[in-house]
Amino acid sequence: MRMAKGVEWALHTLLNLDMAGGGPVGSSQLAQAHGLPAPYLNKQLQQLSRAGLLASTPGPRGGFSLTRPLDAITLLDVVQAIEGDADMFQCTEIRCCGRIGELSPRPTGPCPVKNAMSRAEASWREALAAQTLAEIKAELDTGPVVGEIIRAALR
Amino acid sequence: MRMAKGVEWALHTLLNLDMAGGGPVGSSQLAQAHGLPAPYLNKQLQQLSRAGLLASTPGPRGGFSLTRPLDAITLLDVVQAIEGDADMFQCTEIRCCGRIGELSPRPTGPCPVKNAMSRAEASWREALAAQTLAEIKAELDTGPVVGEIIRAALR
DNA sequence: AATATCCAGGATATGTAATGTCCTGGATAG
DNA sequence: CTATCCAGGACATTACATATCCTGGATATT
Repeated sequence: MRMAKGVEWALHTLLNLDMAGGGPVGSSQLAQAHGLPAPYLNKQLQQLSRAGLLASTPGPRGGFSLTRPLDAITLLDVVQAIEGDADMFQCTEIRCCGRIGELSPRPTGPCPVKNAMSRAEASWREALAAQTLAEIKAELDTGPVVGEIIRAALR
Repeated sequence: MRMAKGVEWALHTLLNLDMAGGGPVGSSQLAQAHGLPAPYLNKQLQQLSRAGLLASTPGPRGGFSLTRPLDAITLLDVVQAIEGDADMFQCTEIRCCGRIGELSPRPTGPCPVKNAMSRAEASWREALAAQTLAEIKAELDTGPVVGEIIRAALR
């Protein structure tokens, strides 16, 4: 149950794009910034684009840019864009299989085991939705010197 | 980011063991109860055993039995026994790689991105720890008829 | 004591999803 | 017209969950 690395890549990339100042930045520059494989990062950026978090500009001087400020992007937005919105606990209804499934009457309501796991996942998603990228940015060092370094690294 | 099926298997199996009445039940019987592959379920049961949730009895008439009542087993206990206790978001410190890593001074504190994801995971684990198997059992139909069926299926 | 039954655990496939690469096509600035 | 960039499909690689098998140890029964 490991989360895709793409989530980490996307979060740092979105933060970098905010530092970049608004103009489009190419996927190669964004990949070089953290030593990531450019073609694969590009696929993650496409997913962020489809999710509406990024806008893509084709052609020379093109690239990706944020569509809204960091305080309007939650961790849940990014996780769902990269990982999708499928539950991590997937009920396969084993209660209906095997001897118990054959001997018991078909259950009526939803599976209580599934319900319990879903409640816990809901807490996780709420916590993800409660944190914005702006709050994360505030926690990391964003002095003027660092800002200039990041802009230089994205050149 | 899909959870292992073993978690679902373990949860239903623990509930079945409670219905069985205390005596050891063989892994073959537990597997047949839900049509699961016996050798692989056995491995999951070994993990539950190592985690202290189950006791195993070798020899004829042996098998697995609960070590404590369902109200002393939380969802977190089961998830950690099967999945381990590694975080789902694994920080690979990409902030230290690539151009940004080379141009920036080495960061001092822990990664804020990692911190934010960890906070959300903590909410999930708290929610898992707040639900016991006894509460799940209360949600499913455990009339005397169903109880007898399950005991018969485990024979 | 001998035997049958059960778990423990290592070694080894198999399948599936994440990861990574490549290529073609379309859009756009210069 | 050309160079640069994204879009997206196809494919290779890797990692991990899933599944199977086999040997050994423990124990109840005969």
